[in-house]
Amino acid sequence: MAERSRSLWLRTTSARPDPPLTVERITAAAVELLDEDDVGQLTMRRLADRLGVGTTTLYWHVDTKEDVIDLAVDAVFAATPPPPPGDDWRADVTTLLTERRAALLRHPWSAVMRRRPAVGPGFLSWMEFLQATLTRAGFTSRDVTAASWVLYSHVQGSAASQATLRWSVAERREGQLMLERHSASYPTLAAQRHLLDDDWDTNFALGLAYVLDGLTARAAAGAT
Amino acid sequence: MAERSRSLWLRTTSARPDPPLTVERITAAAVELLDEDDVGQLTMRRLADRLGVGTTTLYWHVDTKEDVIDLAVDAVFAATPPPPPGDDWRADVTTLLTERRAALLRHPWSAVMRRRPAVGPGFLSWMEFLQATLTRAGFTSRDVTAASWVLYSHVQGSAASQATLRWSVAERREGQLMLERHSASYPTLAAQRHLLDDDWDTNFALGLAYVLDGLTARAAAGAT
DNA sequence: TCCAGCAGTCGAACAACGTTCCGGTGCCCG
DNA sequence: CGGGCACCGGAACGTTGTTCGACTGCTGGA
Repeated sequence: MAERSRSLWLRTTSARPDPPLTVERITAAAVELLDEDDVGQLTMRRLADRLGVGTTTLYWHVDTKEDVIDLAVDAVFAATPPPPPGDDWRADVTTLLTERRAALLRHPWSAVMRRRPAVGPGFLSWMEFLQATLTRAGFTSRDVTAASWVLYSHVQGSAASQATLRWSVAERREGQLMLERHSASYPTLAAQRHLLDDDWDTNFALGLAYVLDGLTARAAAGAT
Repeated sequence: MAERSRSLWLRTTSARPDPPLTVERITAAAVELLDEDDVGQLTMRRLADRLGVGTTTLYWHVDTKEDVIDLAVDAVFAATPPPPPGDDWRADVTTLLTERRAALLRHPWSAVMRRRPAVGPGFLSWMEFLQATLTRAGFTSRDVTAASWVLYSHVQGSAASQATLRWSVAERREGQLMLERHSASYPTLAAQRHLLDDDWDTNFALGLAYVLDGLTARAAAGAT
């Protein structure tokens, strides 16, 4: 439709007016749409409109809406490719996790949408780099697996908690009030008054430090 | 309707035939229904049918379907109340996390449904016990917060990964084949061949050990 | 004794969603 | 030139969450 307004000679240069609809374009549009309203108001119709395409056309390239979500989630993984490995495994893991966290905070929905395995190429290459780094550092196979999962849960969970708790300031304030009203039941939580509104950057850094410290200590003490 | 078939005298004994519909009964039925098919085929109509009630009656007790999910998720928290504190903080934390994990594996959907803050009384009392234990152990307020979040992410994430990867054996086998076919791109993952089908019990125990070890070491080395 | 009012219930309906059916294009290759 | 194929899309179906307004039976005050 925007195409039709361009002058004819300009149009004749390429037989296809637009690049044909591909899975990549669908994925990109889905990410765009999910970024706009975090509520997850992703709709097949809205997605098609955004692409200037009929709704049912999507189903030629994609089997189901779940596929679109899986693609979008994996695209966020792929958006931050693993950095080149250095000589310090601890630094490598830290930057890998930090960049992953930044990507998750840029696309908060991808931290929450986790109902499916989501073992796409993006996730796999990310995991590959993580496990390769740990393996190169000399850890046992058992330690590598366990450590990679706890590290994965840490980034993912941290970003998810931060994202869900950030939503709706009104609800958060209400929750804080409710917490202080029931301070008899939750003395510790009410005392430190930082459960709902917290410094997530240092929370993340400290948690990461615990895991890495414990991992090295346990590996030094003797393998499993 | 089943009520109408009972003989009249039996009916007259109590004015109210059934205990009236309460939020508690709705919550219990929702948990039941979610336990049956993990897909999350929870429907307001199905829920009402299960309770022998018209569909729209639910909306007198509950504002929206999200409320029902929040209630169900929090009910799983409340189902495993915090054990009485002992003298070993490490053992306390371990049993708290282990029982939480068992509950999550009993109700796999509650590990996956995490789109909302879910700061209900069940979650709060669980968190309260965790942070109280860590505080009693002498950790800094900063360490308590960071540690409780990383521990929370660990249980939650471990159970979620285990649950999502357990679904659909066919898909998992396909994934394993795909992994080995692309072994050039993911040498480490393909080599240890345990990414998709793993021993989650020891993964969980090891990860927990890393965190607790690192936490104690860092606290001993001097507060933040 | 009556009757207003309220807690609780529900049938019918609405809008939106994911998805399928089937009919269309236009291009390529024989 | 003409059949087939990759690709597109309008219309429709069944299901979902939710709302509207009407109905019931109880309770308490006049």
